[in-house]
Amino acid sequence: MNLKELSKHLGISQTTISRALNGYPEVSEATRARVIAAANEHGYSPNTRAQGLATGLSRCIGHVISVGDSGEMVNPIFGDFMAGAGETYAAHGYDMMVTRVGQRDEADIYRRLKARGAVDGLVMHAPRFNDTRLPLLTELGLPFVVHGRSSGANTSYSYLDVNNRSAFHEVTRHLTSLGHRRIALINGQEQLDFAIRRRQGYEQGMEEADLPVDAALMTQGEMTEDYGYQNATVMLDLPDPPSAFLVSSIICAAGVRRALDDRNLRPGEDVSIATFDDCLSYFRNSAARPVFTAMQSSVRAAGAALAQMLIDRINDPTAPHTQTLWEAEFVAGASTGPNKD
Amino acid sequence: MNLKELSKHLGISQTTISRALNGYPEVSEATRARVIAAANEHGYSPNTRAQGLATGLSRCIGHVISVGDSGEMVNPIFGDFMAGAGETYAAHGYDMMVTRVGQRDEADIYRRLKARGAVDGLVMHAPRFNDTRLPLLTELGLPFVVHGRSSGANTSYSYLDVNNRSAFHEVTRHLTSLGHRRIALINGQEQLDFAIRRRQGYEQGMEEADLPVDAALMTQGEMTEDYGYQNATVMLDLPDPPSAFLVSSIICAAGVRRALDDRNLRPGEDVSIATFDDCLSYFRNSAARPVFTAMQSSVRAAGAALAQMLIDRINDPTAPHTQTLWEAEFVAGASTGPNKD
DNA sequence: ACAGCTTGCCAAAGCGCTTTGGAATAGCGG
DNA sequence: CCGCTATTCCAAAGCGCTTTGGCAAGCTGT
Repeated sequence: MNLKELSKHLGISQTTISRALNGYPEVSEATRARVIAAANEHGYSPNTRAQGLATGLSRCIGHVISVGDSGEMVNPIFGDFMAGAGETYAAHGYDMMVTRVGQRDEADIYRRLKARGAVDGLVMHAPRFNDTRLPLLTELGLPFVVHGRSSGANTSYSYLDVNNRSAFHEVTRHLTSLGHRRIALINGQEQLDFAIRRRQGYEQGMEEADLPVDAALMTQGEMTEDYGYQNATVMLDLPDPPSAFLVSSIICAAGVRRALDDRNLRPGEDVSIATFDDCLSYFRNSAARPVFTAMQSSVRAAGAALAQMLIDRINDPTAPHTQTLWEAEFVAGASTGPNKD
Repeated sequence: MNLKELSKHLGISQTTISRALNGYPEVSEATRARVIAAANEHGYSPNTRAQGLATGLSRCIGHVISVGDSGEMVNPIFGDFMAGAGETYAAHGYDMMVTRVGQRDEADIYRRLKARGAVDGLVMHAPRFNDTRLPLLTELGLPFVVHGRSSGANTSYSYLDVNNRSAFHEVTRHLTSLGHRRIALINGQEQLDFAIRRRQGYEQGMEEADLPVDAALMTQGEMTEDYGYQNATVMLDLPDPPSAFLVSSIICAAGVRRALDDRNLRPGEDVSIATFDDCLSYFRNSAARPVFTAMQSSVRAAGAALAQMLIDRINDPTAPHTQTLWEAEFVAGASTGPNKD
């Protein structure tokens, strides 16, 4: 059933039907009701492509996920983010398109997305240090928002980020105040901006406690469970092992925990673990006494908020950029305790 | 830059440009080369919507994710599936659309997706017992493939599934052969078809070993880490606790493991854990000696294969349905051992 | 040299919608 | 009862592409 057929069926012009359905005022309420009823009855929904062609809009938001050494799409964080964003899109009648791309073809994909008119705007994920996508997207003139920030970028853009530096500063302080002196940092890939900031917060906290930053106690990598396990294992076998771990993701932290278990070390008693917690649906850390001491910030909420930011931007592309910084919340859990050395 | 402009610029008709770009034979190779060069130079890509309108195709695949009590999109399995599917789509020039929907509005969303012509086909996730979406999609005439199966459905459809029943049968046999008699089943939601089949496999294995099926040792629910932890905790506190756990997801299994740790029970020695393993990128279980004894099957590979099945179906909707059943592979890990009772 | 092909190109129609610019009807005061 | 403004509707153009049907050269074989 298309517009022409519906028009013939009702004996009303296509124009009027279109207007009735799109809420224009120049159609009587009686006619509008009749049109809507008929549309429902016949299951008529305007053809997306025709509508898009006529309006010049796609009503679709793009998410470009770079894979390669980092497999962002397979990161559980992505699912929670999309769940949040999807909710907002659905509420505003937007579709959500996900594109997978190798890092080499990134620029090409963005250009084509624009040239093809496939999306009205997009969300940029996992910004890197001095990310080249920022000037590219600005040049393309496609509305976009960034989940995170990119240090070194000199263009202005809209973003929502967690204050990673202050979060890691705060949690490092928590550990030093418990008497820990050897604190390991199990970080995300430091080509990614958030990981750089987290490291800075950690280093700041160590410095403030007059503690040295030991390269042997710092790693960066993709935040899988096994990555946490492997690195914690190596560090625990050092002649001078850490008494506390600061971890960038709860999934990693599970791996660190496993490394402790292997050695019969009890988290929070023998060795402490603190982590960043994105409040992943499948890894809740919110019991009366949370398993992990953590800095929490919901990535799902971030998804919802960023989607809204983007829609606002699409509706008014000339509005000043929005820059939002969320503070992560400290949550005391069972995985940290005083240093016993 | 659109077709008309490019045509004017080159002094060649729109027809010829379109044909040159789409690989039609009735254009000389010299002209084709000239057109392609100009298209690249000016960053011309045909407008998706116009192309779609003209061809009647969207070159887009839909994934409808039902949320509600079960939050499938936030399930890390989803990310791995999409990564696999996305690879195939990209290779064939398809876009990937993800739609989030509450279970109540499901039928409506599918109908609208069809009516709007938004997608050329779709992947159905998480089929339930006697799933009503099956007759709906068949009636709509939208090409689709199913990740899993739906018992009780009497229409024919294309699917790819893991043989969940045989997998759980086999792993149950493994546990009984190790002398376990009290084996707990930490299952997924049994409204979902795969969970039903897994239970059947488990029950079959128990029966074959002349072991009773104890309702107190069976749970179903969304397979979060905490769900595994909570239920294992309860069961371990029973007067007659299980000596082995059979778990439906490696994330759950991590929770079960945590419950053991809490009680200073060593997995594989004091209590055994076996699990289904979807080979999630962020939860590798593939060391020289895997952490968990498991039935493995890559959900990412399933995504890639299903995407291909769907594209084949779109290209020839009248072809007979494809029904593929993968056998999960048994992997001996460190988490199972003889019953010591 | 000419009919009969093939080759290489093009003009125009059409995909299903929105929107512009009118036109017809109704309502109103004078 | 007439002219004027609202109200309600419509025909047709246009969005950017693909595709149909056809035309003009350039070959071939006789």
